[in-house]
Amino acid sequence: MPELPEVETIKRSLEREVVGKEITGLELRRPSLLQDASPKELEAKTTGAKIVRVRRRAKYLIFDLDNHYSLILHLGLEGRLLLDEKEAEEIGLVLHFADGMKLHLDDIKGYSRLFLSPTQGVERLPSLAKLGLEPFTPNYKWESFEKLMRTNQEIKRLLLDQAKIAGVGNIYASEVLYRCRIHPRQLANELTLSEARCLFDEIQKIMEEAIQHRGASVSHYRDIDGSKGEFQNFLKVYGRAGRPCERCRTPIEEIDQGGRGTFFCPKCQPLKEPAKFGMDELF
DNA sequence: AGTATAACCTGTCTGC
DNA sequence: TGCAGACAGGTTATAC
Repeated sequence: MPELPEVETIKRSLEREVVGKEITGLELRRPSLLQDASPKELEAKTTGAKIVRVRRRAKYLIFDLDNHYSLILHLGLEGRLLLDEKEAEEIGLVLHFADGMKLHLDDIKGYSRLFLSPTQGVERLPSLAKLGLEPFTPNYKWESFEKLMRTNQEIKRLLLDQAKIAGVGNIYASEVLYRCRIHPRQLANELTLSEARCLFDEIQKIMEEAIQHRGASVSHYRDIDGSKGEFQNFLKVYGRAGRPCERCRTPIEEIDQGGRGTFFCPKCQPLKEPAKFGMDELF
């Protein structure tokens, strides 16, 4: 469920609420949540440890502990972290802190995943190691981005590929393409330089705006205090099939791309035929 | 190698 | 009203 801005919002709240706290107990209610480690090892490495830092890498949260181990959490499609009992269904995981506070991972669907790793080797976890260009990091460079566009892949699918661009999910992919007036089925190597440049800039811009509004609560997403974000109120196409485009009043359309819904304005975002097709017709 | 589908789950909404 | 089927903000193994 959460994309980069939502995870960043949660990360900032966790920095305020749990950094410095000692973990006194842990309930792993859905053991399948845990990857590459045994529940016993998880308990041994977390109980009695203090959280010294919370970080984010793309859509992953990283809790660094004072025993040189880290917990790495991905919230999947609908996972939420909630402090104390507020709305929490206590499915997944509960962390108990020395001051009596509890942090619940509430994830009915069960797509969340938890990893345990030495802090030193976190970035070598396969899931993290393969992540691509990430907004707000030094590797988010135009020269690298431009190279990513040299492929025959549909641009919307490419934006969702975490190995290429990390942190963009299904909401922001549609929104960014709308901002840049690019059809989601346009092939990446058919984009003009200025279209690609627009994507590069707008990806980071929209995420900045979304973070300022504490994420988009389209359905399930909540901050750790249970509060909704506000950015859903600023979405132009996602979830708006049939409603008029704010720019031209044409009804927003929804199409399927690789099993994911894509929303776009058919008039503002026309599919452009590659130049070579036009040439062929001349002969 | 690089890209497209299927699968993982459960709750909720839609259409017949 | 009831129920079958589709769909959900993600990632991954598997199949071309």
